[in-house]
Amino acid sequence: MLDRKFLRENRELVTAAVAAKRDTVDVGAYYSADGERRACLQEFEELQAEANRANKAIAAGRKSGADTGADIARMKEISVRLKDLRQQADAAEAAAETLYLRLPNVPHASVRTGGEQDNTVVRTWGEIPAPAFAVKPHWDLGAELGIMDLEAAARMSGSGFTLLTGQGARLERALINFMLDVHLEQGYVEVNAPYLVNRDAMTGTGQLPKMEEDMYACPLDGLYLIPTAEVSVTNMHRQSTLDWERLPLKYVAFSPCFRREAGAAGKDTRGLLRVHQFHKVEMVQFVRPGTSYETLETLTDDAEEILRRLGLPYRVVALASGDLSFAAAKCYDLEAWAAGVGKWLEVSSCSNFEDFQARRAGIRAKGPDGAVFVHTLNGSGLALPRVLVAILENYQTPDGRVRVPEVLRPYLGGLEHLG
RNA sequence: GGAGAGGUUGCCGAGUGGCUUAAGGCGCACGCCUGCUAAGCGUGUGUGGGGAAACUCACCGAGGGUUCGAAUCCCUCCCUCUCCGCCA
Repeated sequence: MLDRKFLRENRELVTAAVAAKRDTVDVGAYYSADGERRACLQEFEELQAEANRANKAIAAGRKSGADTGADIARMKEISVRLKDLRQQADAAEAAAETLYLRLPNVPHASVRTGGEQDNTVVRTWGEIPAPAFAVKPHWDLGAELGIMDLEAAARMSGSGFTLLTGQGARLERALINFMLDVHLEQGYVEVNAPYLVNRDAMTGTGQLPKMEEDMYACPLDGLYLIPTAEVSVTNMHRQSTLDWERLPLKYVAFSPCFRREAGAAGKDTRGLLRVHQFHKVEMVQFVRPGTSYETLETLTDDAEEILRRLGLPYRVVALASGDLSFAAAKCYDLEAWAAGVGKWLEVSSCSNFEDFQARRAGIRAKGPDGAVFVHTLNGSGLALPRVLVAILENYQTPDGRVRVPEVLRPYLGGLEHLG
């Protein structure tokens, strides 16, 4: 979330930012709720101060043995009014808070204002393959090779779930290990964090309250399944003060990700393109404010490194304001080319949240100018299903097999071909 | 799941209804002193909210309650530790 004082002093900017993000939250309602909140608070606090003074008078009177009857009667009267004012103030606070949590982050100045069509390709790497044979989409190829059984997955869980078998399952595991190893080389610390988290954690990173419908939940326990390891890794340090000298902290985590994809029905639904449960390797960094935009570039490059080593052609897309997520100030998507479906597939999102998440989650560091909120960033490195798609489709051979990228062979016992 | 013990402002830790604006210690910062990184002395040192400011309010795991008044009494819940049970 944004600083309350910043909000108060930058009403126009915030209103414009919400519009640029295509967010539907009622900004005006927030401002009037906040005004109401402050008015109520002031009234309540004045009376509270009076009660505190009266209380001291009673204490002093008792000590000296004076008659406190009149003071107590007065306290009684104040106490009744106080209860009333507190209720009012609590209600006003809650109303303002609800809207406060729904206000999105403000896009960085370098972000283009506009919708998805205004996203811009920043750079492209590799050659788009032009095979001389008809490349099969991964859903056909996967079934033929016996490494994928989507029908079986649908029978037990419904559409949008995957089942990898044999070399398919092994290939994914190889990719996970490969990705983790590369990020370890890059200086990240590997962590294994919970896949179920509470409401506070989800609110801390900004998934809640806005994305409630997109999340799987266990209502009996008040827990949610993480849509990305970003949630658990960022919340590692919630409500704590980090050591300034040890920043930046760089973490990498492998985790399953659970997404209801409400409202996305009918879009990219075939095969592995959009699924309710998938695996992902995620990088998260906690950095000093002022360094986060340099870090966004290096973090993005750390993710690109995976694609380069795998030999997958990709492009880097700078998202326009309307395509940015709720909490992000700036974001690059990495898109890998998939020859079978003939599309660029989003395999990573690298975002800078500035202090938006840190303020929500209470993550500080004591710098030279006192305690400040750190900046948080994260990026996929990478999401598995679509990388699997790109490999199956780009590395296809005319005889219907798949060549294994060199860097993965050590992870597969030297295997050179699938099938 | 059962029994017990706990959760206090960075850490340790005092504190069973008003004299707590939470003692004291440690750590940390600044200064003093000392002829040289020790000892000693002094001062300061949490977070959040409101206010232009002076200043003020809240926060003792969370939420309710009792009371004129709650860190302190009562209830519910959460977490940690020990033991037992169950279990991948």
